[in-house]
Amino acid sequence: MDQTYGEVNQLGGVFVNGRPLPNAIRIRIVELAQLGIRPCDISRQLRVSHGCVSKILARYNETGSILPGAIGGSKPRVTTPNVVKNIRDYKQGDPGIFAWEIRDRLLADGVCDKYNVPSVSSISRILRNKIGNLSQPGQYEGSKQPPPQHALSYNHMYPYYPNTMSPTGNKMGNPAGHVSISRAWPSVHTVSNILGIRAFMDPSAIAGAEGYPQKMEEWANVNRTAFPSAHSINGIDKSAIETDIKYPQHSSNLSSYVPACAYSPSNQYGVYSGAASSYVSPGHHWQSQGASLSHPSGGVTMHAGDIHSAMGFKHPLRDGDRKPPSPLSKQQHEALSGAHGLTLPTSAS
DNA sequence: CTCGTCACGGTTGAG
DNA sequence: CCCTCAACCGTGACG
Repeated sequence: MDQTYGEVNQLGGVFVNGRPLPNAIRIRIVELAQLGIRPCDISRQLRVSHGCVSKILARYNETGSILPGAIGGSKPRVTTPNVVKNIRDYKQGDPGIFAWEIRDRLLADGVCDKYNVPSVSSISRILRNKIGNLSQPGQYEGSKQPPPQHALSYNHMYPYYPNTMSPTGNKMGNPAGHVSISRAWPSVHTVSNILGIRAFMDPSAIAGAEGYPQKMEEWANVNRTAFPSAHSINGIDKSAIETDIKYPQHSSNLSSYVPACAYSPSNQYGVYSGAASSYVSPGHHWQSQGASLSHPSGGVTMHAGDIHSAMGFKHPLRDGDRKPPSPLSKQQHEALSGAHGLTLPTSAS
């Protein structure tokens, strides 16, 4: 698993089958799209399949988030201990109650909402398996009961403003609770800035883009030591960094990708120069690789943690009656700090 | 040529 | 622990 190397797609871009693209690339896709660049051009520029560009943009338009959905795991359990407890109570209060009645009551009593109410069959199963013996008030009782997942994760949406051009035009649209979007996107006003290597490209981000961090421990350490604030933001913790840190590519893999990124001076998007060669700084720990990266914001280096604040919804969870926001929950946390740097493969024409 | 869609082979992680 | 399985992934091809 750790040894999974990236594959190269038809456009020469590197990807890892089954894994999301790095956030930096996702961000760039959205940025370019907002600048009016056509998806087909974005696809070529970033060497990402047009299907993927289409999908990411569609998702962004739909949800306001660039982040990938939650991969793996099971759906949030609807049969939380609290739900089970309530079902038991209903059953005790009325042994003849039907499962569908229980379901209705769960909704009516606000124990569940329409998104997490158990199905009738689930309730039946609960009645059968967990409440069959009412004399045992049990294992699901109380105190150690975790909070309902949805209450936490569903509301933890991290909107992302690709740049200061927020849809509302209010670039400081986030309340004080969110940490400085301005810090996350320092004076990005010009096209060249936007298209250029971004300020969020910190050394670890570079590693992410060009050779994904070799060891998640290292990545974790970097995050912990260098970006402690990341953890205070939105309660993100270690899990928040796993998505991208596991992106299994190695810096040793660099050379195979860098040439593809060889940047053409004539390219309109080529705003950073000579960076490619510095990526392959030999014998250096990946952390140091980005140090030599030059970018237009004049040495402003953003930390991976900063991307947290850069992630935000265009509209805070405007889902409303849209589908349950589940696809972006914990995964968002995970993805947030995975701001890989991005080497823009600008040799495309 | 562009772009939406989907089968495919893959990874992930809760249960 | 290991397994299962349903979620998601990006690619590549089709229309």
